[in-house]
Amino acid sequence: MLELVWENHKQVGAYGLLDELKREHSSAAPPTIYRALDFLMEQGFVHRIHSLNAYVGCNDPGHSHKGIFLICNDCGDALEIEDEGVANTIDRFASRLGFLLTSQSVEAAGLCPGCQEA
Amino acid sequence: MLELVWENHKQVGAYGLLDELKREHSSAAPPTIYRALDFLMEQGFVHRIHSLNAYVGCNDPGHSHKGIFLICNDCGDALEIEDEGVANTIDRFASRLGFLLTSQSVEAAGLCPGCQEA
DNA sequence: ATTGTTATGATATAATATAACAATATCCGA
DNA sequence: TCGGATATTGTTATATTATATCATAACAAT
Repeated sequence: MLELVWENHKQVGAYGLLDELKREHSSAAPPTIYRALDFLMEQGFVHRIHSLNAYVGCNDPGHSHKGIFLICNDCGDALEIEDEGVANTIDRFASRLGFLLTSQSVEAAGLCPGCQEA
Repeated sequence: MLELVWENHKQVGAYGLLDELKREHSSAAPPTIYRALDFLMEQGFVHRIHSLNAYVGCNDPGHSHKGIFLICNDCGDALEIEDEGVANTIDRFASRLGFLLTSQSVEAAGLCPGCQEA
């Protein structure tokens, strides 16, 4: 259904998606979007960027889901890095402290190479 | 002014704080809280937990601000870990890719030791 | 005294997310 | 096939989080 919207790797707000969706499916309402996002996140097609309350498509649904996001404050591009190292470090801290983890979120923001010139 | 509210290390929503503040200072409104939070965050007395849209006090304003948060989904406790390793890893990735970082957010959620028993 | 600057006060509204319930579809056994 | 349970989708309303905007206060500099 919504997979068409995932064809850029910018982050998008839920209500931005809603507007796009309304153009072809005018009855769309917030729950429509959030249900779709929940589903796509479960399947791994989409990640959530907590620090922006936004969402970003993921090319490789099969991957580890322990990535790092580098987000450009200017153009909104979200670069997903696959790296187990950070995730493992966090896991080690957690288990040393007796913490049982269920999710991780590693996000960093700044300016991408392209936007630094401006 | 608000430092009294920072005496637990649970995370708190902005509107929870607002309610507390209203009890003694009834004219408080959302901007009051957000201005106070912005100030306290600049000074390093408070951190924001992006994945919960909540805030948490920080004991040590002088520290590096590159900590990791372990958040308990049950009791809301937020444990701040000082570790440069993860931050440095992220910095390395960023500079290899030409990304100029301005902020980092490393958060993990799960159950703290106490809450696992329930 | 007048202006400028910075902080605070107050109202309204934007942006994000979920609750609650109605309508419809889907499946399955009698 | 029909009835009825269950699940999915649609719709309205509302909760939650955050900011914009405009007004006023306080106080320093000219």
